[in-house]
Amino acid sequence: MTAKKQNNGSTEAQIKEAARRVFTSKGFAATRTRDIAEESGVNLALINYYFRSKENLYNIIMVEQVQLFLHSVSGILNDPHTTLFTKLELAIDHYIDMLIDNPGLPIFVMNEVNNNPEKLVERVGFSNHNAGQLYIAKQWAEMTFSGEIQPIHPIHLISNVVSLTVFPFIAAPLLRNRSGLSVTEYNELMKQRKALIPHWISTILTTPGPDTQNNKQS
Amino acid sequence: MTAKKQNNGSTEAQIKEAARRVFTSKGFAATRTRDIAEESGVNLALINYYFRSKENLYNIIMVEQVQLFLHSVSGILNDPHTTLFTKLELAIDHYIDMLIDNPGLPIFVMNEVNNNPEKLVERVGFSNHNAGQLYIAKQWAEMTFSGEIQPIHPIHLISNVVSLTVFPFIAAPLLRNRSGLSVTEYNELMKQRKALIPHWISTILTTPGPDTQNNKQS
DNA sequence: GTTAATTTTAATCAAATGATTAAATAAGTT
DNA sequence: AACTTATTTAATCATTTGATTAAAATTAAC
Repeated sequence: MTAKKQNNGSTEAQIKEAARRVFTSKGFAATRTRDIAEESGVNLALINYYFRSKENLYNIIMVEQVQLFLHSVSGILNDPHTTLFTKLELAIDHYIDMLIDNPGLPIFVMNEVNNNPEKLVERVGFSNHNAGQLYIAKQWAEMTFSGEIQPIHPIHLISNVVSLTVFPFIAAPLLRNRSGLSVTEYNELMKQRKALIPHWISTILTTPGPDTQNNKQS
Repeated sequence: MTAKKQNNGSTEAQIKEAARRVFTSKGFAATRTRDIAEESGVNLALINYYFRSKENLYNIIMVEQVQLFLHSVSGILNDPHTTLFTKLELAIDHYIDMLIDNPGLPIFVMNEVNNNPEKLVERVGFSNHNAGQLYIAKQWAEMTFSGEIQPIHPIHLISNVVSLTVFPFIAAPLLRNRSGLSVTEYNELMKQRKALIPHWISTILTTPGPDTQNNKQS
């Protein structure tokens, strides 16, 4: 809570960085503008002077954080020169590094996703980040057609990759508490997952599904 | 937001049920005691009359919800008469049904886990719900020793099962929006996962790990 | 160096909010 | 019915909180 990190930029940047820290850790409703003022070591009135309102400041931070969370791997997934599995490896590697650096990011974004889905869609440019138009989607379709990988509903595939990568960070405080692992030890396990998750996904994609016909594409 | 569900119990029960709905959907900080009064169709002062304070009421709700989320499958996982894979199937089946009925539960609990881990551990009886002492843990150890399943760090295994089961509900509003699926269609996919997740976990557990030695037990 | 514009500060405002109170109503007891 | 206890209500309180203001301090312009 005591920071006043000498954010060697302008006052505006100091406020914004402090706001990012406070908003992402406590959420909009629990954050007081006075918290941000204190965290940035700046007079309360300057928050309104530079950002007009708490809500406006929050929206700026929120959009940036959602972009960071959702769009940071689109380059990797859209590269025409790598295989599907290489893309998965690179994207998961990048994601786990980012999550170790920003452990509060997923829960922040997921709260926004759950509480204000409309606002989120409205304020964040989703247009060009349509999963179905990425190069990896084309590769997946071709590999499915050729029989290289088993058919699977794309929502299941995406859910699996994102779940296995992101959820352990959301549940980290609980899993650490139950297992007695330190932050460092837990993060080491997360780094192991950089290799494990692609392997597990590959295993899932190359092993025929269960007897029921549920895993057919619709 | 307009409910006043004629909760045919006492005023106290009406307030509690309304509080559960409001707290789980908006969280503690964003909830006004007046919201709860309106949602339960009851005079504002009765909240303090029956529950002393907003915080006290929240703690009651929170503990109940966390218990529901964390302890609802311990019976299944501790049954000495079922196999490990049967336990997985039953637990995941039960969980997915519960999550379809309570889609806001995971994000509520995960927020508490992330914001007040100490309070949560203090107020929720964790003592008897130590994963390592459940019957399923014994079975897992035996099957690993006998070579029936591949060695894997228990945190990875638990993470995988819970991630694959729970996260798609946390990300549901986003995934529905991106895919254009309705709530019903999306829930159908979730029901498919009752069979798919056990199958995927089984596949993971019976396929040798990647070349790196990361998946050895420590 | 003087003036104008920008930034910072302390004080203050109005609305929101959790909680309390005293009176009114309902329920229970004899 | 008479009396006591429990519940409900409208009004009110004291804080908190987002925002504003006017003056002071600093920086920029000429």
